[in-house]
Amino acid sequence: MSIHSIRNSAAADDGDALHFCSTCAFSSACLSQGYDKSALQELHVLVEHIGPFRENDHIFREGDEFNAIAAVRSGTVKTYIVDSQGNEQVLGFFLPGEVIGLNAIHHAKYPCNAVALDTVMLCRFSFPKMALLASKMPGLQAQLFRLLSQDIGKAALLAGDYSADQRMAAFLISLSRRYAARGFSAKRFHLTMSRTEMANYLRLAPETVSRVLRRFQTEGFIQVERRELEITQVEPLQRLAEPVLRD
Amino acid sequence: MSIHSIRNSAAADDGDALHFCSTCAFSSACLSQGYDKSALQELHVLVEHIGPFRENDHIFREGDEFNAIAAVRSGTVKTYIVDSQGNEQVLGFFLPGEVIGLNAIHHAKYPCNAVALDTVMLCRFSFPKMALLASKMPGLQAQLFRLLSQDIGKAALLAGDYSADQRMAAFLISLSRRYAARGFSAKRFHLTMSRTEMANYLRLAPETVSRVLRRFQTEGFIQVERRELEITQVEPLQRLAEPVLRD
DNA sequence: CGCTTCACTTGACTTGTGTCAATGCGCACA
DNA sequence: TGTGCGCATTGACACAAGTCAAGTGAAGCG
Repeated sequence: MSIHSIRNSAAADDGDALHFCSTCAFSSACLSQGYDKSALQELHVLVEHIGPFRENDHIFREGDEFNAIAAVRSGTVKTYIVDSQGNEQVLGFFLPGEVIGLNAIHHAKYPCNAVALDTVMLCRFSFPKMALLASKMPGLQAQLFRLLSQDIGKAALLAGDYSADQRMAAFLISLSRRYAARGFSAKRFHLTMSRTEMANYLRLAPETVSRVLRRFQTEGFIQVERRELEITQVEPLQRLAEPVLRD
Repeated sequence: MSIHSIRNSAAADDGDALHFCSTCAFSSACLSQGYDKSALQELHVLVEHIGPFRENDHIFREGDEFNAIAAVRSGTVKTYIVDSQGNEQVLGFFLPGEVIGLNAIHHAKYPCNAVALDTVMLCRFSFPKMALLASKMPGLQAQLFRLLSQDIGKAALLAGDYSADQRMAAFLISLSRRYAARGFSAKRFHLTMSRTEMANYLRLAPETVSRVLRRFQTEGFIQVERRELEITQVEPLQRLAEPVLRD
């Protein structure tokens, strides 16, 4: 199953569509901007609820023809590329409410792979239809511009020459905030990715990730048991993360 | 002088506007997409030629209200942020034909500083007007989406955990290609930034930049004399750069 | 229930790159 | 034509993080 082969699991209950979509970035943006009902319904015409994707199912692959962006409804999506030596490079983790596929517009092909880390449900938005609709709805166009612009700055976490501690802290704080923004606990959450995937994303060796997490624990910042994580002292982590996140 | 205080140095010669703008990304895109003359003229209403900016003149500063994007007509623009410890972090160098300010849409404020490295001329595009026009011109909207999407992937050069040699090679190859795309020589060009600025951009120490350039020269890849650079062997540089640029 | 597997952890060692310090060198200015 | 300034170079050394290798432990399976 891919983003191309649509299985609209919510086809029968259009009434629910609005409800589900309140978890989608676009729909909520539109709702919050007070559109009239007809405009909202137009938007819903091009939304398709797809999934579930199971762990390790690919949502799209590098080189696939671009036709849609998608908002994560539930679960975690990892995007990555494979370099010429066959090494995986993790580009990002996408939590509920976040949008994948934005970097594919330019070349009209997905420039990376996207894979489900757990059970994933998506809202699929046909991009051609969406662009057409955006012409008629200035608010939607503006929201799309904002989303794209936002992602340009996102690479900061990877970019700077930060220490392993700073990277790790920034990653944890970022996850915490993003979960909190979606109504999940900011203090306790499940790490949906392996240590190796975290390391790969943060451009560190898995061993370093292991050591840093251990040190954070002995210093009392966090409590970590396999993939269950609790942040016990936000402040020192925030101090470490501050140069990376720049808030 | 800033991007806000417009000094339209081409106000008198509207006939020339078209000519100058053929060096702008948008205008050339529109031209190449075969728009009718009225659409083109609409676009030119919101273009303002501003400059010249002199070396070290700021074009905008972090926190300035966002109101326009700009295409570089001539010269080089450096964007950078200053972290809490006062260290400068170079985000990018923008050569003729490239667009600055795209990352400001999201927060409606410029998230970084932009400064001229030499004498710089710009095409300024009022973003509100441009967004409005994009609603009427699907091609322009699409071009804007593409530009934004393209920039999302650009951070790759900074992101991965590449060696100093790979970074340096990728930087030189990138400059070479970008100059070539604008009709300048791909083999010989002037480095408009200092070693320190290059180092800062590549997340290396200035000393490392110096050493790598020296090694490239003794190995016969390049000939470098202060800021004048000649690429004498592209292939080995391209091999080094390949994992970074992923072409 | 024991075996296998695989992710993770931990320790010992290596290394690329940063840091520090000294020197060189071109350029602006008096 | 000096003189000083700032950028660039070069060398010596330090250290953060990578690599290599061994060990642990939970989950899955026959």
